[in-house]
Amino acid sequence: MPPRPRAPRNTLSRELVVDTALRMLDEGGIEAFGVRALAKELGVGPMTLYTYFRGKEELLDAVRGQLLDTASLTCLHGDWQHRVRTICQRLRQLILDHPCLIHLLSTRPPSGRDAADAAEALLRTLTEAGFDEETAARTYTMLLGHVLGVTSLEVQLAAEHEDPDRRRHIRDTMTGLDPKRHPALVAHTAALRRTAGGDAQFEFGLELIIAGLERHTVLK
Amino acid sequence: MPPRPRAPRNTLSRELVVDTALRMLDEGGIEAFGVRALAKELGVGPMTLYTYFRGKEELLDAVRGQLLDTASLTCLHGDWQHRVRTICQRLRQLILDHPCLIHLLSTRPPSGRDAADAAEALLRTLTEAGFDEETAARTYTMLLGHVLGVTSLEVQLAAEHEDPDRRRHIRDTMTGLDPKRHPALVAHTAALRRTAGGDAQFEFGLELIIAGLERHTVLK
DNA sequence: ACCTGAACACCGTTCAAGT
DNA sequence: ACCTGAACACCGTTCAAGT
Repeated sequence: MPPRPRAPRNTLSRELVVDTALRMLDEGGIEAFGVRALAKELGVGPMTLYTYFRGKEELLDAVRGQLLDTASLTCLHGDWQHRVRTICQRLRQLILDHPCLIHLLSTRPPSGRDAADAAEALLRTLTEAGFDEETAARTYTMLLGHVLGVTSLEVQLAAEHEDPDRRRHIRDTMTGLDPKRHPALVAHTAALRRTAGGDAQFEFGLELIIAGLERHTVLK
Repeated sequence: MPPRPRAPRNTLSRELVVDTALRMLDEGGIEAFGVRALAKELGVGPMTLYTYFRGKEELLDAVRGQLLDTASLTCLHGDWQHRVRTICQRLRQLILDHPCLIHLLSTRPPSGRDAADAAEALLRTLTEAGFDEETAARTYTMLLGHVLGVTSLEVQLAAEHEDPDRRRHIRDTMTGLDPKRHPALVAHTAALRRTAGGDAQFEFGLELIIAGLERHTVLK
């Protein structure tokens, strides 16, 4: 990254800082990101950023908020199964597009405000489908945790797949397993590698949950 | 923490270093943990630790491995529903006992080796219950992601609950929601706060998944 | 092998100051 | 208000050296 030419005076703004931070996070990941590096990218001293943000934490919060606000995480047409499916898929896609979100969300959980549109759509959908208040709330929390967890796993596995050192390491540990102690695990090594990650794995889990929810509605 | 009296020569070991690191992580969390602080706690110069570990990352990996190896994440009695339930609950409990695990697991996903006993028990259980290889593998991955995600959310919410500043902040943002734009979310605020976290929330999700799996078996 | 202090190349942030 | 350089109190780690 060439250190940008110094920005002319008064061209900096909260928005520009956040956008640049997001771009750096998308390109280099959370490890490569720092206040100093961001300042250099903007052609500015590190302290300049403190005019717009109280500190690094507040800056990252702003990035997170921007990602969640900009995204369209709603779906209010079709039956409730379709809505739930679509909203969850959109949240997953947002994370796949911006893997830094995992870190930003796991440092501090999404408060109501952050993903308000998704929460609204899900809660309204579930209520209209006939779930009582408490079940709707529980289902919302469960779905959120599920999508974050499964997608997080997916992103990490993809990242490991990139690093040749790690790939070899995983290979070695898997082949080093004792077939006497872990016969089922050894037998499933290929299946695990074959199925891990991807749309199919995500949708498998999602459909399983929807199937469970359907049984809930039938029991009413 | 009083800086321990210098350890007598040759009393240090990989094991002691890992145990002390784990204790510090349990007490102060991942943010308070550092190579220098750990060394001080052991009454030793920071560089001493590099005799036992290549670096911080390898050290944290060892802590993670110890936690997962020591824990009993198996259950091979009762019907498959009971086994799945028990294994998932044990993994959750391990994370609740050692919240640092979330960070240790989200930096790098559990490879086969790490939670081999849990994987073995789950895969064997699912296979014996009649699921084919691919479905068993997918279910394993899905359950792992689910437990990690939901429990991670739970731990974070609990942590936020501790911090009075954050509590007030959440309160403010929730009450600041526009009832026109987010009527369902506003209506569910109380239910969300009432149900969030705890055994009940976790088991709600788990039973939902098990119900979905049962439908899978019925369809066969 | 085990352990050391000094030093290096970084962090995020405080401070006093300049426009 | 916007922006600055110098400095502070930290990091994890390399290095050359000591037992």
